[in-house]
Amino acid sequence: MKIDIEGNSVEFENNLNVGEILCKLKYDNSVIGALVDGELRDISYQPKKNVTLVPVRENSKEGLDLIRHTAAHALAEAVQSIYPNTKVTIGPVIENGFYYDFYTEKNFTEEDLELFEKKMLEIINGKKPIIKKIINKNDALSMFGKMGEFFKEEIINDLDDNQEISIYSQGNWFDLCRGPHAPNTSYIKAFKLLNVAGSYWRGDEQRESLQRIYGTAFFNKKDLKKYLLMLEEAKKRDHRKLGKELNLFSITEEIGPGLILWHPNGATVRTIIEDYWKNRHMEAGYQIVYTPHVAKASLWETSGHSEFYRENMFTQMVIDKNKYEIKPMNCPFHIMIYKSELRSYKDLPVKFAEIGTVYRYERSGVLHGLFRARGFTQDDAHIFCTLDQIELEVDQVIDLTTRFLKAFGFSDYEIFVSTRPKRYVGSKDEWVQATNALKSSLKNKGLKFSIDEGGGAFYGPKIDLKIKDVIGRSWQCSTIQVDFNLPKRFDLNYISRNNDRLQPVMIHRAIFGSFERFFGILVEHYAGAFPFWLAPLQVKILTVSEEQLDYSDSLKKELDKIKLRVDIDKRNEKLGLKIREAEVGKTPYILTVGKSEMENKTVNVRQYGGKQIGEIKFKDFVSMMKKDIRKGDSL
RNA sequence: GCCUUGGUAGCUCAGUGGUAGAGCGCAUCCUUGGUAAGGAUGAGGUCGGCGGUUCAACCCCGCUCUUGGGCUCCA
Repeated sequence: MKIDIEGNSVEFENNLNVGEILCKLKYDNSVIGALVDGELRDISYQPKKNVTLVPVRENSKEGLDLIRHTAAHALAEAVQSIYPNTKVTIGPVIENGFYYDFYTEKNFTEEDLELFEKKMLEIINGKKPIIKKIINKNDALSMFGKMGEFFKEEIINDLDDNQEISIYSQGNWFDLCRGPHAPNTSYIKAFKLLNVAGSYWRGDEQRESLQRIYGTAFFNKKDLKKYLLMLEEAKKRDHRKLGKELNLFSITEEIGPGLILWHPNGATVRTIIEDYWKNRHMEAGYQIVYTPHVAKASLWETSGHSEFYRENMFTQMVIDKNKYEIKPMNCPFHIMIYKSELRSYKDLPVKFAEIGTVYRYERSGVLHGLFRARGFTQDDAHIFCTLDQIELEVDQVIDLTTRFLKAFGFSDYEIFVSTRPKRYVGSKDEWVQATNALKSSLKNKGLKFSIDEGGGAFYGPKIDLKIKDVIGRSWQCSTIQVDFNLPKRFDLNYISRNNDRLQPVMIHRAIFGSFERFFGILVEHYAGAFPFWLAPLQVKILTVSEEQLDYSDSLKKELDKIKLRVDIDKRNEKLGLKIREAEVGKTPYILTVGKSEMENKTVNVRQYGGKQIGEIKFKDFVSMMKKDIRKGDSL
């Protein structure tokens, strides 16, 4: 048997397992598994034919998967040893760790997690070898049947008859498991159980409800610590917490869940974003429109929302015997504006843009601050164009999108192109042309993208953009969707060069997705310390004593003239306190004025974060500010 | 929606079967201070809402509203 390994091709006798092969090649035991023809395998895996073997060492992505899977088993053993009536279900590896779902009467608490951790530590320190055993279906069924592990029985029953069934044991404890695992428990050098949550067997709310324990594991304490710090950092940046602290927005019981009050500070930021948005869109040839928040039910029947989007729509209302719906989307309105006059091919593309507030019924459990609300405002636009114009239009949308993202501090993103699903409208040719247009726009710009095969909506292919924030989390915001469906439903047309009536294509697109969500992301991205052009309050003037009240007023007056957002802290408080509060409020520039500044016509400048610029002439500060304002404009 | 967790002053949170506390904030006063919290006094709560158990409920029970964590990344 021939094994290709790290550039060498070596002949071996048959019936050797990966570990034995590696041993003969003098690999040490930092190798804990292997990619065999690209598939992650145990060290005990026995290749049946010539294969390519890539050793998986500690501290690799695959290595982490191995120990996390093993950690999940350690957790399951710990839980069953402490609460023997608990039934196990599944315990997979996930992006940043693992979880295990249990079926039990007991409600796991924080204290339980500590108990489990202690027990896990014993198991791990026991350095128990992990042994894989292949068994036949009948044995598997009777084995797990006897143990009363009925979820495992169900899994086994669902397996194909010819599928290999394996169990993995660590000491006396074992689990039905596909593997792969680390060679023994001691490779888990650092782990932590994070939280308990509810879940359902197979994600089905009709089935048994389970308790899920989330955890994570690493090869060393340092990595674990780093990860836990990241979680803490994320907690510190939580927009709901900062929203309260910085007085940006609120959600109150009196008004209702998922409905947002934008307080003056938040609204200031939003206004700046909206102004920026409108200006850039008008420059890019969009026409700004406004549309109502409700419309007759018949409009939504034509659009298909009543049928396909019903479960996300609020309850219908009846006005003067006519049925009305609150809008979950803006598209039908933009379509009606398109239809308000006869369009010529010379008019295309027509681009309508709206900062349009929509209302969607979201299940109560999924609401989450600004990220998932029931009333939110889309930065919506619809481009009506011909099939041939798609590429150029998408090109421009991408330019606009990347410019926006850069302006708001996001330069890292992933792009996905979703193609034709099984169920679709339009012709195959149209799909091919539109999909190719999307791809070639991206290619021409040298932007990398992945294909989500069959992931498109039934009405057309799309491009989705996921941005990465400063602590490495991804957020889906921008989307560009081609639509063959609505033009058909609304019988849209334009007069062609040959005087025919032809149907335009629609492109739905949003850059932020929603202002609420994007604002929430911004808050977390900047940890509440907005860049100068977005900061609700840009400059705070602090008086040292009462003597500077008039001087501070005169400064504010000058700064108002150049449209800065300025406040004076005139309170009868010590300077230290004023500084502290200005810093806590994350104000970009803090101007301290005392006796000396007043006499010299200067200000003492401190930037957010404690950076001292020192005492400078006030007129120099003004010209410095003028430059900073222009910076915002040029984004 | 379902599982689970919390709901006490504007905010952050203690607390007990015998009708409530701290810090911050707020008001008033003293202090006129120089780069991350000066001091004093005071106001402020039907302990989420409704119902029940009890001599007595913020506390126990039921319902309801609401917050947070989650609800296939598959043995």
